[in-house]
Amino acid sequence: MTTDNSPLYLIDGTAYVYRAYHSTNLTTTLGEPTGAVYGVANMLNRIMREHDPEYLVVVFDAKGKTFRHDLYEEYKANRPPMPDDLRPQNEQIKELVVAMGIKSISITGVEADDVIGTLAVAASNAGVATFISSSDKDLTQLVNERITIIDDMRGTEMGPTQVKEKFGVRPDQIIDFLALVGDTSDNIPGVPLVGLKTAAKWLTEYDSIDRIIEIADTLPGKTGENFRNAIPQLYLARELVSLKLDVDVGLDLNDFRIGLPKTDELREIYTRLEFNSLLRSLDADKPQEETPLKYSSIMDQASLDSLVSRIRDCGFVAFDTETTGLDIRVDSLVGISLSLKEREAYYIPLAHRYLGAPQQLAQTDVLTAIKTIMEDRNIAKIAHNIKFDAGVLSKVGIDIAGPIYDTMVESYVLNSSAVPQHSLDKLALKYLDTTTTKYEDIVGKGKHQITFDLVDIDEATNYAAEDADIALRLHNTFWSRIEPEPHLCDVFRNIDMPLAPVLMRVEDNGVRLDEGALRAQSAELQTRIQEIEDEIYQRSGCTFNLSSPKQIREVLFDHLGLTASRKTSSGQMSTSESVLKELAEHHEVPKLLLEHRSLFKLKSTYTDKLPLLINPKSGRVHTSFNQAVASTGRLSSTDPNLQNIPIRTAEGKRIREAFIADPGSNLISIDYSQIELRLMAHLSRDPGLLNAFERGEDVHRFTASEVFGCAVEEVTPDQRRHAKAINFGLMYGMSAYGLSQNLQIEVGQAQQYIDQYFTRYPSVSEFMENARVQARELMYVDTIFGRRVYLPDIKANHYGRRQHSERAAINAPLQGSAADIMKLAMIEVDRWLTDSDVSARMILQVHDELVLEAPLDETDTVLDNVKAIMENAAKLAVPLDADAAVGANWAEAHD
DNA sequence: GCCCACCCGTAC
DNA sequence: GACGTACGGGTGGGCC
Repeated sequence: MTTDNSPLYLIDGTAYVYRAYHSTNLTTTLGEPTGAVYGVANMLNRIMREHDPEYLVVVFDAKGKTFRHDLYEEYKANRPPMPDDLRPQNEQIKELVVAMGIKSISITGVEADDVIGTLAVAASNAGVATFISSSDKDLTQLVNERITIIDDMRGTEMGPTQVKEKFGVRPDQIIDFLALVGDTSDNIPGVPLVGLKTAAKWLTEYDSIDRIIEIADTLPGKTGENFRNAIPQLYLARELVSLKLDVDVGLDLNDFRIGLPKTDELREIYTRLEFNSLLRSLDADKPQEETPLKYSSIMDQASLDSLVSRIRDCGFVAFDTETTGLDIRVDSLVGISLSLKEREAYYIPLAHRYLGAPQQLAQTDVLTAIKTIMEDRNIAKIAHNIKFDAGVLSKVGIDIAGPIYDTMVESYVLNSSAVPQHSLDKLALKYLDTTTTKYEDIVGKGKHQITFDLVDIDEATNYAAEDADIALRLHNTFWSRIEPEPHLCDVFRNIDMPLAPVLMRVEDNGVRLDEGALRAQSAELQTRIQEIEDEIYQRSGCTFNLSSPKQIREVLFDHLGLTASRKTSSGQMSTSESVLKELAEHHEVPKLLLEHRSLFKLKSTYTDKLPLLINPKSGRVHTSFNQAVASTGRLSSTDPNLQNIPIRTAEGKRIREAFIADPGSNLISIDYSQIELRLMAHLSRDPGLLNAFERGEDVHRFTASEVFGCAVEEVTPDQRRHAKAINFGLMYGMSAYGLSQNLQIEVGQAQQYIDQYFTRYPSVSEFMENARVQARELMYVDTIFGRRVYLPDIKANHYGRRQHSERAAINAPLQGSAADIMKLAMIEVDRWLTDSDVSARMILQVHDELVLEAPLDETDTVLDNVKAIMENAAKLAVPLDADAAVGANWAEAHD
C-alpha cells in the first residue's frame, strides 16, 4: 500500500483536542482562548520530533449522531456539551493541521475510532506497521503484531503483551471485556458489580462472552445473577464497543504522506494566536537573516554632531538615560543612549569614572547637544517610563518638549491587565521575542552591586543602546496597534500620556513632613505597645511573637481554648480583625491583640517609616506614582505609598497632621463627592439615582429612604449606615453574604435589602448585567473615555476566577471612569498652575482627592479654580461635585 | 543573606 | 467562595 516500508501514524484528533484543552489554559492578550490549539500544536510537534513519521493522519470526530446512537438512544447521553471556550478553537486547529502539512479526516455517521480502526486494519493487512496515538482504551481491540497504541504524553507503547499485562486479556478479547465492564463515559451499562478484575477473570477462564453465556447458570453469587440478567443487553454493548472496520474512507494510504510545513501560514497562525515559543522554534529551523545589531558609543564631538543632525532630520528619537540609581533627586546621570533606527543605537557615556576609563566627551558639550534635541518641539521622543528619564534630564537643565511616546504607557493602554508587568524586559520578551540584558547582569546584585558609573563603557554601551533600540522597536509595535483604535488613541493622547509630565512635577514637588511629630508619635506608640504586650503575656500565661499569626493561633485556639469563626484561604484558623472582634467579647487577650495590631501597624508602616523617606536635599517626601499598575486605570503610589495614609481613627489622624504645608502656605484638599456612585447613575441612567444627585441629596440617606421605605428626614443613622454599605457593596459586586458579614445581619435580611434596592433602582441592575454580558462578548469592559479593561478570566471554568471577573466587570467601568476624570482634571490643573501666575503646587493625588500647597494669599483663588476644573473635567448625566477644605496640615484640610 | 508566599491592615 | 483597586510590614520557610 505504501510505497516504502515506513509505518503509518494515526492520531485520535478529538482526544488530542480535549486533552490539550484541559491541560493548557491560555488566552491571547485580547483574551481569546487558545490553549487547545497550543496544546495540539505541541503534541503534533512532539510526535513529529520523536517519531519523524512519513505517513500520518489526524482523525477527528464528525459533527452529529453516529450509527451507535441509532443502536442505542442513550449512547453518550451524559456527555457534557463542548465548552464554549473550546468551540471557536476547532477551526483554528483544523487550520493549524493543514499548515503543518498534515492530512486530517472526519467522516459523518461514524466516530474517529472507527476511521482509525478501518485504516489501521487495512494498513496492517497490507503489512504496514501502524501506530495509533490515543489514550482511548476502546482502541486496544485493534492491537496486533503490527498495530501498536502509543501515548506520547506518557511515552508508553502498547502491543499485545502490554494489553494482556494491563487488562489481563488478549486484544481480541477486549470487545467482550469492555462489554462486561461497561463504560460510564459512553453511558454503556455493563454488568453490575463486574469490574476490570472479574471481567478479566471470567474471560481468562471461559475465553469469550459467548462461552460464559453457555455456562451462565453455573456462575455463583450476586455477580453470576447480575450476569444472567444482563445477557440481553450484552449483545448491544458488544456491538457498541466494537469498532466499525469497513468505513468508506475513500483515500489511499499514500494520501497520508506528510507534506512540507507551510511556514508562512504557520507563522501567521502563531503570530495571530501569540504562540511566541512556537514562532521561535519555527525561526530556529531556518538560519536567521536578521540584520546584526549596531550598537556603538559616541566618544568624539564629530560623531555627536553627526548624530544630532541625523536625529533632527529624522524627526524622532528613542532614548534612555543611565544613572547611578533610581532616585532622581539623589542619583546622577551617567550616560544617554539614543536610537533612530531599529537595531541601531548609540551610547554617549558622560560620567564613567572607573580606573582606566577612556576619555569621554565633556559633559557640557554633550548636554548642550542633547538639549537641542530634547527641547526641539519638532522631534518626537520615545522612551520607556519617560517620567523617570524626563526627571533625570530636568535635573541637568533639559526640559523635554514635543510629542512624547512612553512604551510603558502604550503597553498599559493596550492592555492594562497584562499578566506580568510592563517592564522593558518583559515587553521585549513578549512582543519582540527578545531576551534583553538585565540591569543586574551588568551591575551585579546584593553587596557586590556597583553603580553604573563604574561599569565598563563597552559593556554599558551594549546594555544602554539595547534599551533605546528596544524602546524604539516596542513603540513601532505598539503604535501600529493603538493608532487604528480611536478610543485607545484618545486615552493615550488625551489622558495617560499628557499625565506623565504632570506626575513628574507632582513627585518632584513632594510633600513636607513634620518629622519631629512623627518621631514623637513613634515613641508614644512604642510605650503603649509595650504596655499592651506585657499585659497580653501576663493574661495568656506565655510570651510569644504578637506579629505572628501562627503563634497567635497557637495561643488563642490551643492554649486559651477559644474558637475561630473563620478560616483563611489556606484553611488555617483566621486571626483577622473580624474574628478577634468576636473573641474580644469573651476574652481580654484578643481585645488587647486588636489594639496592639492597630498601633503596631501605625508605627511600623507610618510613623517609623515616613521619616526615613524624607529626602535630605528637599526635606520633603517624594512618592513615586506608578501609571501602569492598576488594571482599572487608577494610579498607584510607592516609596512611600501616600495613598493609604490613615484617616479613620484618632491615632491615625495624628499621622495626617504630620503632613504639613510650608510656613506661609496652606494645604488645600479637594475631593470628588461620590464620584463612583455618580458614574453608576450616569452609566445606568437610573431615574431614581439620577434624581437623587440632581437634587443634591445625601445619596446614602436617599437610598435608605428608598430601601427602608421612609421619608428622607426620618432616616436613622443606622439606616443610613446600612444604605451606605449597600451602595458601596453593589459597586464592588458584593453578594448578600458579603453584605451580611459587613453589617452583621442575617443573609436573608441582606438579600431583602438588595432585592429592595434593585426594585427601586432597576436600571442599576440592568447596568450590572450589561457589564457582565459585554465582558463575556468582548472580553473587556470600558470606561466612559474608552479605556479598556480586559477580563481574561470572564469565561474561565474555575468558578471563583469567573465570579471575580464578573465583579471586576461591574467595578472597572466605575473605578476606571473616575480615574480617567481625575487624570483629566490633573492635566488641566497642571496647565492652569503653569499658565497662571500662582506659585501653588500640586503635591498629592489619592484617587478622588487632589492635594495642593499654596501660599496663604493664593489659597482662595487656587481652591476656587481647582474645584471648578475638577467639577468640569467631564460632562455627565449628573453634576460632578467636589468638596474642598484648607488647613496647615492634611488632617485639618480634610473636613 | 535573599526571595517569596501568606496573613493582615491601611487607603479609596 | 463570598467586596473592587492598590502597597507594604512581618513571619516563616526554602534556597544559596
